[in-house]
Amino acid sequence: MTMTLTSDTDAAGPPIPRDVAQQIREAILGGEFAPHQRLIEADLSDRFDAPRAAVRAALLTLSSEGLVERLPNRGARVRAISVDEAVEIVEVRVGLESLCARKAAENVDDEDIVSLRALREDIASAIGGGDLVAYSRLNQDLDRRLRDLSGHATASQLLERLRAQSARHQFRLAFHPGRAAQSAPEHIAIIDAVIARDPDAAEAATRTHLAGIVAVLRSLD
Amino acid sequence: MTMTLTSDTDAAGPPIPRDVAQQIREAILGGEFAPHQRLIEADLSDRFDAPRAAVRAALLTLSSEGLVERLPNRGARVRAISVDEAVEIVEVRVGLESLCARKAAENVDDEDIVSLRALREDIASAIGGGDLVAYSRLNQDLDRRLRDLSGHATASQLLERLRAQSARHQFRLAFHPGRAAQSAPEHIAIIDAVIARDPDAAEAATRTHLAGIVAVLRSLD
DNA sequence: GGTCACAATAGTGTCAACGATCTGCGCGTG
DNA sequence: CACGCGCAGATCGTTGACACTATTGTGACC
Repeated sequence: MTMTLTSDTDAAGPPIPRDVAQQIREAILGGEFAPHQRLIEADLSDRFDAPRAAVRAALLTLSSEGLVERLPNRGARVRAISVDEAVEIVEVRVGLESLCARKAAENVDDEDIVSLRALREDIASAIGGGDLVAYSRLNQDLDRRLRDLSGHATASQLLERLRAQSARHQFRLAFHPGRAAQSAPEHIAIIDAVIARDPDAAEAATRTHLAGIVAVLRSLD
Repeated sequence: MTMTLTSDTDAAGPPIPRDVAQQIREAILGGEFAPHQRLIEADLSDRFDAPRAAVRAALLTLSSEGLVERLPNRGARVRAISVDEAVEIVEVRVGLESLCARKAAENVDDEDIVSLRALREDIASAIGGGDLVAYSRLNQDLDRRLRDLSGHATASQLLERLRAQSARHQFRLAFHPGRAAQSAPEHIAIIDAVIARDPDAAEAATRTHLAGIVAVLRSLD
């Protein structure tokens, strides 16, 4: 794991010493650190070429974000999100995302609508082509787009945090047989409602969509 | 921790060195630290008789909780929540608390109902007696009670965090003229819905209540 | 052969001192 | 008299060493 580009002593170094927390976050989300894997300060310090105190601070931050858990005197490890928790997270997302969708529908300007139409096409063609990876990525784009359009900083921030926590489950869900075929029209419906500047429809479509996710998650385990 | 019985000669030290973060949190919520007040590590370290590293860790935690903000190289200060932000927070609470109220109505057992009835009486008498401070505290009790009853850890945690952030505004709201007279019946309605084990009514009552809060907040500034 | 005390190891938690960075203020200059 | 410059104080951020706790392995003893 300590692959390292081998001692960045030679010139390389971290060009922009990105925040350690962000690097660890990416490693967790990217699957490099598995659930329950221990995160040893010295190792991380070595790997990211950051002082141990910085690693420590990062772990503290990630801990209160819910991405890692800290066992007293025994260090930190990647937090594993159970299916029950994943369901809870989606239940919370219902409230937050429907709020964002509503606000987004109230806020869109003509320019936004153009780009939403493009996104709609991309989704349709990803589904048509059976490209689940692309579709999964587009879903993420859509979610973020709605968050941005909503202009709701508080909800956005919480959603971003929740998304990180349940990233693993979302990924898994994306490849559930028949899942894409069901969720794609729901996503389209959300986009259409926002394009139509219909807050009620946008909220309703979002609720429907997430209810579907809850159902599938429950059936999974 | 290192403190053994002996070295604590001057008896004054914290008998139980409660988590520094918790102490700072209480100080902020208790109004001892005002918004925008600088929180200097050395001072806190001195005040709470904790090593600076512990204070530092606490500030980091509180920062990602949104209670304090950290300015790079310039330390931390108590974060001020604008009215706009307070509105956003309540908007988010709509989704979360209505979810909790719904779940609470689904979960209550007979014992819970007894204590809810008692709470209902307390609220009624606080209002009858014009005791706004008691009423404000009871509101908080009710909110927490519903969170607990919901059994929804994710929503509860987020709500707790949001409550801390907007504590100052909530407090201010409690003394808004005529506010209690309006909100008390709304609270009673929520309790009644939960007692009646009617999830839909509980959710609706919660939405109504919070919508009222949003309206007042908007009118405030 | 199984179990307990005990020592070795791994890793976190704590600390004091040092270096870096920002702020405010006095001083010189145009 | 206004404005920029630089020094001094305050405070954060970092470092390396050390103390403390949990875990694992080992050997004696039952």
